[in-house]
Amino acid sequence: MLQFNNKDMNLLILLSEIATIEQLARNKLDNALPKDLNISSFSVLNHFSGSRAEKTPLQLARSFHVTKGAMTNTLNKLEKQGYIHVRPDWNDARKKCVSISQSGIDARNNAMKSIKPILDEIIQKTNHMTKKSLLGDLRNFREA
Amino acid sequence: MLQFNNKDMNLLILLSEIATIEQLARNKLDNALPKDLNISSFSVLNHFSGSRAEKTPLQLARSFHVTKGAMTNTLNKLEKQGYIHVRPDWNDARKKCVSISQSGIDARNNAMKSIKPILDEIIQKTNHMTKKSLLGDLRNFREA
DNA sequence: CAAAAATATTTTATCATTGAAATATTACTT
DNA sequence: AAGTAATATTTCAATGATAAAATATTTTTG
Repeated sequence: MLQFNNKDMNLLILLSEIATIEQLARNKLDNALPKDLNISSFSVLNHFSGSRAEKTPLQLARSFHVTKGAMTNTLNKLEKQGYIHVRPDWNDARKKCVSISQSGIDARNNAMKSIKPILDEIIQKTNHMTKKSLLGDLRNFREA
Repeated sequence: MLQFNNKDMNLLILLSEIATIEQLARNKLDNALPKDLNISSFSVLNHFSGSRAEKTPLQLARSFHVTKGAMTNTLNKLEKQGYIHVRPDWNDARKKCVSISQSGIDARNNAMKSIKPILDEIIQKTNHMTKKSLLGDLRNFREA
C-alpha cells in the first residue's frame, strides 16, 4: 500500500479540526441569531459596525472570501430588509456603494445581544488558553 | 451606541479567522481532488484508510459532524462509484455496515496523490510554526 | 478613435447541506 | 404481550454557496 508521510497526514488532521470547529461554531451562532439574519448577513452588518465607510459589493465579497454572486444575494436580502443603503457610484457606473443604515446598526446590535451568551460561554470555557497567540498562529497559517 | 466587550469581539475575529482558513483550504483541496471525489467523499474514504473496520452511517455522520441525511447522500454516491461496500447489519435491521472497497482504497490513494502538492506547499510555508501546539490548542478550543 | 481587455455586477444552473418528517425496527415499561 | 419510547435510515423542501455565462461600463492599446 502507498505510504504518505506523517506531515501530510497531520496537516489533514489539522485542517479537519479547523473545519470541525468552523462547523460547530457556525451552527451554534446560526441558531442563536434572530431568524431574519443568517451568519453571512450578520457578518456584513458587523463589518460595517467597525467602519461605516462605504464599500463596493466586490470589496465585500473579497473581505468575506465569498463569490460575487453570493454577495449579490446577501446584499439583496439586506437591502430588502432595510439594513443597508445601496447607491450607484456616480463616477463609475459599474460600481455600487454599500453602507449600513440606522436600522442595520440596530439589527446588528440586537443580533450581538442574542449571540453574546454563546460567545461568553466559549470564552469562559477557553479561559485557560491564550487565544491571542492562537489567533496569531492561525493568521500565519492562513497566509500560507 | 451599545458597547460589547473586547473579548466578545476578539472571539468573533478568531472564529472568522477559522472560517476563512476553512474556506480557503476547502476550495484549494476541492479543486485539486479528482472531479469524481468531493471533500466529503474523500474524507469518508480517508477515514477508512486509517481503520478499515465497518462503521454505521450514523457513526460516520457523527464522526464528520454532518447530518444523517448528508451522510446518506455521500454514502449513496460512494456506493454507486463502487468505492464502499454497504451491507445490512444482521443483528439489527435498522442499521447498515459500511466498509471501504479495494477500488475505494485505490481512489483514496489516487486522491491523496493529487492533493499532495497542496499539502506540501502549506507545510513548506508554515514550516516555521509549531503546528503541533496549534493542533492541541484547536482541539481544546473545539471542546468548548 | 476604435477595438480589445479589464472590471463590476447579476443571472443561471448545480450542488451539498440542513432540519424536519416519514418509515422501519428494536428496546423499554408495566 | 401491548403500547410507548428510542434508535437508524431515508426522503423532502428550503437554503446558501459555487462556477461560469451574460450584461454593462470603463480603461488600455495600437
